[in-house]
Formats: sequence, structure tokens, C-alpha cells
Amino acid sequence: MGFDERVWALIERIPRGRVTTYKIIAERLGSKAYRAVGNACRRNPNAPKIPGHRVVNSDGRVGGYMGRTSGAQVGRKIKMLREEGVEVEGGRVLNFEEVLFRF
DNA sequence: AGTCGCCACGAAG
DNA sequence: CTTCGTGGCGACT
Repeated sequence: MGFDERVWALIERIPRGRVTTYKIIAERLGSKAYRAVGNACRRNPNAPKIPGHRVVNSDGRVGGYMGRTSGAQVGRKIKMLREEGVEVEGGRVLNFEEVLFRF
């Protein structure tokens, strides 16, 4: 099981209505490779099953989606989050600390 | 083997 | 805002 697979396995455990961060995932893997976590997400092979939209930046900014840091793809990410009850405004997760999932 | 070039990032300036 | 460090991976040679 490579690095990417381990990242995906963790992402699958994020509950609905919660988010986590690249940094937290890296720490959970015993690594400081938060940037590599972003790479793993970018290579996410199964968009619906692996909820990459629940992974945001450590400062609460929504970040990117489907390989993009801005644009329509990111818009869909925000929409999905809203649909599961996560408040997003101005590209930021509201009540970030409250919805943050730390495994 | 090694190198090089990404990055949905983070910290510091 | 801007750099700068950064880890792991894929695509090369």
C-alpha cells in the first residue's frame, strides 16, 4: 500500500458534515508531507467514493478540487459541502474549528 | 539507478 | 501579498 492509498483510506473515514486538513492527514500518517497529501488527493481515482471535497487547508480556506485551485470545479466542491451541512462563505469554512475532524 | 518537475500545501517575511 | 521549503510520485533518461 503506497502513500496515496493510505491517504485515500483516511479520507474515506471523514464523516458527513465534517472536514479535515492536509496537515492533519499527513500527521496521522506519521509524516510532515502535507504537500504530498495534496498530490494524493489530486490523483484521487474515485471521485464519488473518496470524498476529497472534505479536505481543506489548515487555515479553513476551502482550497482546490479536481486539480484546480479555482474555477467551476472548486464551486462544485463548495456546493457539495453545503449539501452535507458545512457552511462555506467567501471560500472559507465557517465554524471551522467546530466541523474540523481530527480522526 | 538517478534526475526533474510537478503540486487540491504551509510557514515565514 | 511574496517567496521558500517541502515530500512523495510519475515521467522521463
